[in-house]
Amino acid sequence: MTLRPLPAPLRERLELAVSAFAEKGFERTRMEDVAEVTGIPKATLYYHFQGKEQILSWLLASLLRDVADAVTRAIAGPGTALDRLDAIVRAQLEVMAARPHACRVLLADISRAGRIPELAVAIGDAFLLPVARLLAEGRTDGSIDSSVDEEATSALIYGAVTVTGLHYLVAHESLDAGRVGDLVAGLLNRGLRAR
Amino acid sequence: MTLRPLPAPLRERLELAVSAFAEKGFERTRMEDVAEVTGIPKATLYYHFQGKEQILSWLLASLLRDVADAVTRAIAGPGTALDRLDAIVRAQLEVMAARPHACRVLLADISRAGRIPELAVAIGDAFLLPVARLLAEGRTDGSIDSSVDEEATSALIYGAVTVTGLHYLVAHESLDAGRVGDLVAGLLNRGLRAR
DNA sequence: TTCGGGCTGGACTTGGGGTCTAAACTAGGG
DNA sequence: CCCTAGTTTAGACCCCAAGTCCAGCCCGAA
Repeated sequence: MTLRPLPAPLRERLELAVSAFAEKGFERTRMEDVAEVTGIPKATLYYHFQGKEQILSWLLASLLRDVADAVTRAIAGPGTALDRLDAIVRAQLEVMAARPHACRVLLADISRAGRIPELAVAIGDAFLLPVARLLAEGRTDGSIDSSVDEEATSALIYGAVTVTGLHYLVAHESLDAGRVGDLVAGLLNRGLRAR
Repeated sequence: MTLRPLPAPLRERLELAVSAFAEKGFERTRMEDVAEVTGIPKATLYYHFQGKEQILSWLLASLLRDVADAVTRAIAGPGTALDRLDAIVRAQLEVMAARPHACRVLLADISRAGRIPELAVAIGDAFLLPVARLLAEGRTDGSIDSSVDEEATSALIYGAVTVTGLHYLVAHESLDAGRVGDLVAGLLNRGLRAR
């Protein structure tokens, strides 16, 4: 990502760039804007990063680390695979509620994510793979219907959670992770559990 | 959208720009590339459109018209609301399978869609609103669980269908609308039907 | 044949991403 | 205290691609 490790003070101030991207959109945000809002001069930014896109992907990677952590914790919890899937959904929504700007930017820029291999991989590692594994586990422990297809279903869950959360972030500028979590997790639970 | 109505021959050739956008991404595609691949000279493009973004939104609007039509047809079909929801899901996946490039571009550029009001509205009209209405209908006719929230659920369905379809388009470069439709529609059906 | 509108080539402007340089400013090691 | 290596920064600069302009072309209608 970055060649040199990024000094802590810079790391924090860079986070301010997220809201700029979220507000005006990535391409409408000039490097000078980033410099201004973070207080980090342009030349310094270019000293640490290869370009604007890399700054974006650094920021998004940090969000994905949060998601991955939350998902990992949820998976490590108690209960059947289906229970833990429930927990994953809620965990992801909580991260979204906690970092709305970053989420909007991430979702808004899947395109770039698709073209930046590291990010595609990060999404996979943070969500799709763990969920796919959990689905397989659920078929074994009997909590999840044996006919589910891991690949399609993990993508489906990701889409359902993500787009629903995003919808509230965009349309209402607020996301009640508890309430939306009940709705989404409930529907998925009924759709997935063993019959 | 366009000030002047766009002549038919141009309309067809413009469609070729979609694959360019899908391959290289929107911002990496120069106007000259668009001119080259469509055979429409740059000056002519600017004669008809206000800019690159407007060309994109024109193309996406045409896709959304297809989606809206397919959804409308599915809704007009026979059966309970739940049955027709099933049909909507399959219809959307068929459109995605039929126009993979356009879909990838559309999904890739939700950000822009979010910032181009007409597109946000078009997505809402093409999918979210009809589905929300159908959900309400389903609660009335007793085929859909009475506790579903229309707003959250229509977003959820949109996300589930769309992201699953996109996943196959991106990861496998092909989408078997029938098979994926069975999976997605099945899960949603079990998740939504009255208990 | 002339008029008017769609169309086009090609030169031009401009904005912003990215580069370069050279001068500070550190921090550690001797 | 100085030397060196790594940071940080201002400011000038380059360059590409979006978008503008305009003169002229083509063609159908009057």
